[in-house]
Amino acid sequence: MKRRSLEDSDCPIARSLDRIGDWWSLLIVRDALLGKRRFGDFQKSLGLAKNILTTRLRKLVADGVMTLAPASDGSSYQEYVLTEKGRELLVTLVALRQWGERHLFAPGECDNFLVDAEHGEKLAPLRIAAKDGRPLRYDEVKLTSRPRSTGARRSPRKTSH
Amino acid sequence: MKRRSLEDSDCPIARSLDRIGDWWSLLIVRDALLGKRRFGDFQKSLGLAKNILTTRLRKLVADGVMTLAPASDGSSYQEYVLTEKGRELLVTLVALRQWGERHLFAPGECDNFLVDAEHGEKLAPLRIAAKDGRPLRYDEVKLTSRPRSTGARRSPRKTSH
DNA sequence: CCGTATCCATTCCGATACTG
DNA sequence: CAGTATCGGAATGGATACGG
Repeated sequence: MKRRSLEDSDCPIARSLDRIGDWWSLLIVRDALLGKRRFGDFQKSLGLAKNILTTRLRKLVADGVMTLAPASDGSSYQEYVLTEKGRELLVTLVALRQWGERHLFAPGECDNFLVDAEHGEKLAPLRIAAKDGRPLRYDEVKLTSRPRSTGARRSPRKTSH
Repeated sequence: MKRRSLEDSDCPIARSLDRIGDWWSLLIVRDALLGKRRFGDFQKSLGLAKNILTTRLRKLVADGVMTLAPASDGSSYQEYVLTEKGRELLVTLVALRQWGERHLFAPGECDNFLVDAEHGEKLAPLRIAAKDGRPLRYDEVKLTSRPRSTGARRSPRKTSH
């Protein structure tokens, strides 16, 4: 059985992971958010084999996370730039980064930070909040599933988590 | 060359991905946050082979994301429960989920949501904010790296992204 | 019910060589 | 510089059988 029964999972988390849950893709997006655009930039930065980078970039483009654009300098090559969809992964990356800073580094060990460009201060920690803005703890969050919209069109499904 | 030169990467994102960047781990954490604790629960829910689940759970425990606890019911088995470190992955999961809901589902297709347990309303979208709370767009965020703390102890490094 | 051990197929990845 | 082509080794994943 193939592992990718998940690309159409009902769970948005699973679907997201199907797109960018692999090891390299998020790092490519990270670099792209920091301004990298060229094949060679990604390759040097990540140190991965070129053929793999090729397949990853292709998948990101196919999934609408990046687009090919004409080179910004004179050169005749193309550049890989994030789409709006891709740029919105920044939230996920910030979440990963903040978790890592908090739990995967010794105090004072981490020497690089995401900052507010204007004031140069570290970002505020991401907060999970209710609609009205009230912060929520993990145990104040629940999963609900709305019954499948219109009559019995599809075969029954389990809830998706 | 092995791919895991990243477990000690200077970049918190890379380190985080080294711990939970694999495909199954985050889904296990997801289920755990929703209350699942037993080996069999995870296995049924995720539909993965038992040996793989074993290795994943072991790694999560080794990394301090989960702990083994005595069974809450009478049984003699152990249960896997999240540590505080593990629970804090909720933010990352919410980020992935919101991205997926926004970009990977047709309008109205997604039928399950994370809600505020008290009022049953969808969570507010996560916002990236400066220290003072001001919301930031992706291009108002910058990476800085502080020079390595004390004198030239280590060999020079590139900035880590 | 909770795993461990084994086997096999597939995939992934890195290295290298090659093209425009 | 920006890829493509190919190769071999390693890791991954699923199925199954087995043991506590």
